[in-house]
Amino acid sequence: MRSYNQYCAMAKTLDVIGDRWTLLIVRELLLRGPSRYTDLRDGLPGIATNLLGDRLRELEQRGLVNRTAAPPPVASTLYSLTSRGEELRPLMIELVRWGRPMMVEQGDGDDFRAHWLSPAAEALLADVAPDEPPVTLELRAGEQTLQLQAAAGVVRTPAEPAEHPDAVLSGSPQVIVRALFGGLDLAKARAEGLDFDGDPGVLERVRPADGFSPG
Amino acid sequence: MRSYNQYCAMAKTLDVIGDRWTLLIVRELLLRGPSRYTDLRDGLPGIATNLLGDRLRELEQRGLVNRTAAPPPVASTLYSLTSRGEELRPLMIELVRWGRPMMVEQGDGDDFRAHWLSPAAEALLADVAPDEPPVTLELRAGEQTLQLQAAAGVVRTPAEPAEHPDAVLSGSPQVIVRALFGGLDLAKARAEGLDFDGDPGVLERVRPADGFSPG
DNA sequence: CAGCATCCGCTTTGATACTG
DNA sequence: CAGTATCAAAGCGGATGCTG
Repeated sequence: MRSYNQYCAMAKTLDVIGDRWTLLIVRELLLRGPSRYTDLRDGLPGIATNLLGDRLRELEQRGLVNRTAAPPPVASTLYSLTSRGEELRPLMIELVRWGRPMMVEQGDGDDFRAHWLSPAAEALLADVAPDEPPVTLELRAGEQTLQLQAAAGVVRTPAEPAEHPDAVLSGSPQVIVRALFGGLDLAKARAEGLDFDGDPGVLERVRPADGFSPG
Repeated sequence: MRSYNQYCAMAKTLDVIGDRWTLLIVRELLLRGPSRYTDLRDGLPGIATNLLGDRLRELEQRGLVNRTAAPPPVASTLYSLTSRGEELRPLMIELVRWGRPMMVEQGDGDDFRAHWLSPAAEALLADVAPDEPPVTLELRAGEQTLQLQAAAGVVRTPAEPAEHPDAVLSGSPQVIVRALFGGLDLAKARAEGLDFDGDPGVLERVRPADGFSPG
C-alpha cells in the first residue's frame, strides 16, 4: 500500500492494515489460530491466490505474521499472528460491533463460514442467567456449524465442540443471525425457516448484550 | 468499493468504510465537526479532489454523512456525520491505539496537522494528578498548535483554546510525540530540539495512560 | 495437493486541468 | 470556493501454470 504520509496514528495504522483483504486475513488468523495457506484461502472466498501470497509476505515483513515450518505430522507451512498482530483483536471487535445492523438486514447471496460469527457472538451476546449451569447451543447452516457456550454471564465459542449440545438452531445464516442478534422471536423465526431442537430454555439464555431493541 | 460478499460483520463494515481515504475523511469529520469541502481537503493532504468528492457522495448514500446548506453567514455546503457515522468513534480510538508505536518511531517527511493528535491525546494520556486544579498545555509545531487540558484525571483537547496556557511545548511533531507518548524525558527531548516554557509541573501532569515503558 | 508465480483485462486511484 | 472531467498509472480479480 502506498503510504498516506500523514503523521497521524490512525493514518499510520491504515498504512499497515488498510489494504484490501488485509484485515480479513488477520480475522482468519485471529479466529483460527495458526493456519495453512489453503485453510486461509478457504476462509477467504473471493480472494485471488496471488493477493493472499502478497499480503502474507507484507504482513510478515511488517511484523504481524510469523511463517513457521510445521512439525512432521502436518508437514506444511503455518502462518500465525505475532503478538503485534494479536493486538488487533480489539479493533476486530469494534468492526464487528459496527457491522451488526448490516448483518441483520443483509446477507443474500453472500458466502458464509460459521466461524465468522464467533467474534459477533462473543462480543455482542450475553448469558442472561449467569448463575445457572453452562449450556451449549449449536448453530447449523448447511455444512457450517458453530457452537456457543453460555456460562457465567458470557458467551464463548469453544474450539472443541461438545459432543451433545443442549439445543440446536438450524436454518439459513440470515435467520439464525436475526434470531440471535436481531431480536426476532422464535415463533416468527420458525415461520422464516428456522428450526429449533432441544431445551427451549437454552435460547433464552443468550441475548444481545446491550440495549438492542427487538425488531 | 466492491463488496467482499461475505456474511461476516467485519467484512460488512469493511464494505462500507474499507475504501482508501474513507476512514480518514471520517476522522476529519469526527475531529472537526461539520466542515466545508476545502476544510476537509486541508485536513487530508494527498487526497485527489475527485476522490474526496466521490467518497463524500458514497458516504452520504450509505447514511454516514449529511450534506447541508449552511446558513447565510457561511453560505456554503457543510458536511457532517450522521449518528451512524458518529458511532465510528470507538473504531477510530482503536486504530489510534494500535498506531501509537509507529508514531513514536516514524514520521519523517510526513504531513502534519495538530488536530490529528487530538484522539491520541485524549485516549492514550491521563492526568496523573486528578485532584489538582486543571492545567492547559499548548503544543506548537510550526504553524500548527493544539491545546491539551488536564483535569479530573483525564486529558481533553478543547475546541476553544485558552488565552494563556500554563505551559508551551514547541518543536517538531516527532519530538513532541516522543515526549508525550514515548516516555522521552524532558532533558533528552531538549537535546533533540524540544522547547519547554512555563510551569514545569504541567508536563508532569500528563502521562501515557497504560503501562507504557519509557524508552 | 499445497504454495505459490505469471499473465492479462478491468477497476480504482492520483495528478492535474478545468468549470460554475 | 467547491467541486467535475480527463487520463495515465497502479492495484485487483480471475485464470492458469509451475514446482516440490
